[in-house]
Amino acid sequence: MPELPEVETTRQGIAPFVTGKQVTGVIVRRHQLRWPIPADLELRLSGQTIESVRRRGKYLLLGTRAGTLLLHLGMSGSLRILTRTQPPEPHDHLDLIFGDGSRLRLRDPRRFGAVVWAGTEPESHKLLRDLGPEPLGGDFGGEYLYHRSRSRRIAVKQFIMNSAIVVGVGNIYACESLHLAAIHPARPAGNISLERYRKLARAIRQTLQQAIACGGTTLRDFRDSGGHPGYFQQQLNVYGRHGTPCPICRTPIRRIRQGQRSTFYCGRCQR
DNA sequence: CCGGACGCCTGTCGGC
DNA sequence: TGCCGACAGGCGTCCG
Repeated sequence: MPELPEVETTRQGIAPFVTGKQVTGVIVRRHQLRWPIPADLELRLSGQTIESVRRRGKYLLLGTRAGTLLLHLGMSGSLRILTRTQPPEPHDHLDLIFGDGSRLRLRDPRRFGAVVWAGTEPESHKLLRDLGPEPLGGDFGGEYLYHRSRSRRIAVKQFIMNSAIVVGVGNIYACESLHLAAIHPARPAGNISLERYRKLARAIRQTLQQAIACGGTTLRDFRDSGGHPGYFQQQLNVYGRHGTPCPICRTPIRRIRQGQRSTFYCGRCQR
């Protein structure tokens, strides 16, 4: 589930139910996610009020006076708000219990997600410190990508998926953005002109924004017990469409491997 | 510094 | 029907 749009949708979805709530209890059913959930989590959070729900890249930040809790959803994580008792299912690893009896519940079958205590200056935490700019923020753009890519021989797709360059561009949106910008995914990042990086930056912003705008459906999902696949499937032009005609030129979409990930692209449109 | 590979996990799907 | 391998939306870490 979690690409940037889905994390942002999750943030927007839980914020009204979590902001201003006092944490009165923590239940950890499975300590070992990507890293162990801190053993003293309940000690740190109990009695604290959630003052803010922010996002940095694909990390969610629950801010309290005592410090900030980082949540990462990995490949398969999701959060839901419970307003009445619901028995936990096998992959429901963590509940934060609030003073009004509601709960925030983390589910993550593959356990690539993470729950980390970041202290009172989360931006200087190791996991956040070296992250690149937000793609929807003012520090990101064609000039920035051009500047950072000089003398880099790495493929442009892997370049834009590097969170030290720009956060939040996962496999799906990397493929989609490169198609929209008509850039071949294997092209060395350092060989791309400023003009084309301007186009790519616009494409990245556009695909992410459009997906966030569609996120309303997911917002309903994670509060129901449902949890079905996703809103974005309909509007993908290349991702997962190996063998089907390119929507621009009708040439069959190709699939290659880049750094152990699948890449989908049009060999005619993207050069 | 850079780039490539690895490993952490479970669930699903297609082919035989 | 059942089994098996391939593959899946991420990313920190290690190694050359």
